[in-house]
Amino acid sequence: MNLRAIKPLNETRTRILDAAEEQFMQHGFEGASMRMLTAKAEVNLAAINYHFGSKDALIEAVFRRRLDAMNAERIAELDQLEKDAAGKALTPDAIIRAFIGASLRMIEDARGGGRNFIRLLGRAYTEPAKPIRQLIGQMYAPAMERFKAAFAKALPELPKDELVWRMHFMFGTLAYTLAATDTVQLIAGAKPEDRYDARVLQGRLTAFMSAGLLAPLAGSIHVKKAA
Amino acid sequence: MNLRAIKPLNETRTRILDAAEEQFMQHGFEGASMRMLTAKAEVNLAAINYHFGSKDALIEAVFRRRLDAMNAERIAELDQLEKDAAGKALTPDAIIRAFIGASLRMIEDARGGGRNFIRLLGRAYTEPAKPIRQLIGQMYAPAMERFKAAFAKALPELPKDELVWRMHFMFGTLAYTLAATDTVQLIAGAKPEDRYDARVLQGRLTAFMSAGLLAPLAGSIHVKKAA
DNA sequence: TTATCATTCAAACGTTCGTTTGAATGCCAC
DNA sequence: GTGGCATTCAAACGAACGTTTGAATGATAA
Repeated sequence: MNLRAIKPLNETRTRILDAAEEQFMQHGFEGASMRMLTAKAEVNLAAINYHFGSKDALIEAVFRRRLDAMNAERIAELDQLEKDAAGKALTPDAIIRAFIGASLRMIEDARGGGRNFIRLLGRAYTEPAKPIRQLIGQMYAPAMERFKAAFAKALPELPKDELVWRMHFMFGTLAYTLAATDTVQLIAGAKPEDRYDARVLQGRLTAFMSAGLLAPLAGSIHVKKAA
Repeated sequence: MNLRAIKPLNETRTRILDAAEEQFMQHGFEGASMRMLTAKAEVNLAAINYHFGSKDALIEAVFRRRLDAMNAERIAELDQLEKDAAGKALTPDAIIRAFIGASLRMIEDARGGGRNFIRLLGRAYTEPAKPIRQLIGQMYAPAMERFKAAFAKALPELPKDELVWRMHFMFGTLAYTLAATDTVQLIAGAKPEDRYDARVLQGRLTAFMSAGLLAPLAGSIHVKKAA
């Protein structure tokens, strides 16, 4: 019956994933123990190994649950933009918004745990463990290639290797901002209420990133024409 | 005698700190065990507790060895700039270069371990463990306040809270770039040989960050005048 | 009612963790 | 040479780790 299906099906799995998202974010992958995770999820200690096989597999499942969909969302948004543009070039601003939109939408989802995931993701970019890096790298790869092509088309005069660096910088800006929203507070003074307002954040991030992307080429590097 | 002083004085301490810098960077603070650290340093297992007291104290010592000096260097560089300017306003570019210079100089120090430290630092910004965050926060605080004042003076028309956000973004760009230089490779295509060339990196980072800092205010947020 | 099967549970597994201990070592002043 | 002292060493500590086990549980289908 589907009556049974709607309520407790996969309940334990979901509780574990939610707890893992939160605990991994708060304590790191090594710092959050199986006992902490299962206590938070209010399930038996053995449940993780039963449902996922191992702690590493759980980590992978935490990312798979959201990251693939998130990047597919990004690509779909970009596809839609290009369809609407009907062959005309997109503005860098629009491409940037298409990329960060998925992140910001998710960080507004405090109840569903999306916010936890976004912050966890920010941590994972600088994660030392190689399997995690590889996993994330391959989950991002299609979207990154797609956006690289879109930026290249929008900015034909920007050298390719320069574009790659600037995408790198943009991504760093986004990742750090999302990860650090309530961790390291190196610079005091931002209004706390703006912190999770995705609209405000979107405007600020887009302004900063697109200005950086369009920056004149540093003359001292190449003697080529400055844009 | 000073003959004795130059060679083995603090040798064990230094070997431990160097090994810790490298191992913490590669495996994280929890992932690098005392046995790994002491094996890498080729010292006895008990040496860490003897010389530093505990693993946590070692972590703190790793940061203290370089971070305070690094931020002092930043402030000194800014002081010098302002002295040379003799009351005239500094350009945002110059302030940015003063900030990132210390990082880039250190990342060129591959032999001395400075590069390891810089990457470790990039990781630490998103570190979940609270004591580490607090430690880093308080070590950065004076430099951050100093640079905030310098930027505010150079950009009097930029609202203060906007400046704080943009400093946040700039710092994220720098931190992520330094931390991720050989970890997550989300965007393929950058020339590997540029990766550790501080001059090239300085030009690229400064161009990106200063353009972002000077970006026009996002019109949708405030109805104030755009710069 | 009974057999089946996925799931949950308490308990224990062996391993590794950070830390402590007390003896051994080697250098220096006397 | 001898005593003092900082340092190094091998060994062990209890605690916590991820994982495994085999029995208990409870719903489903015959």
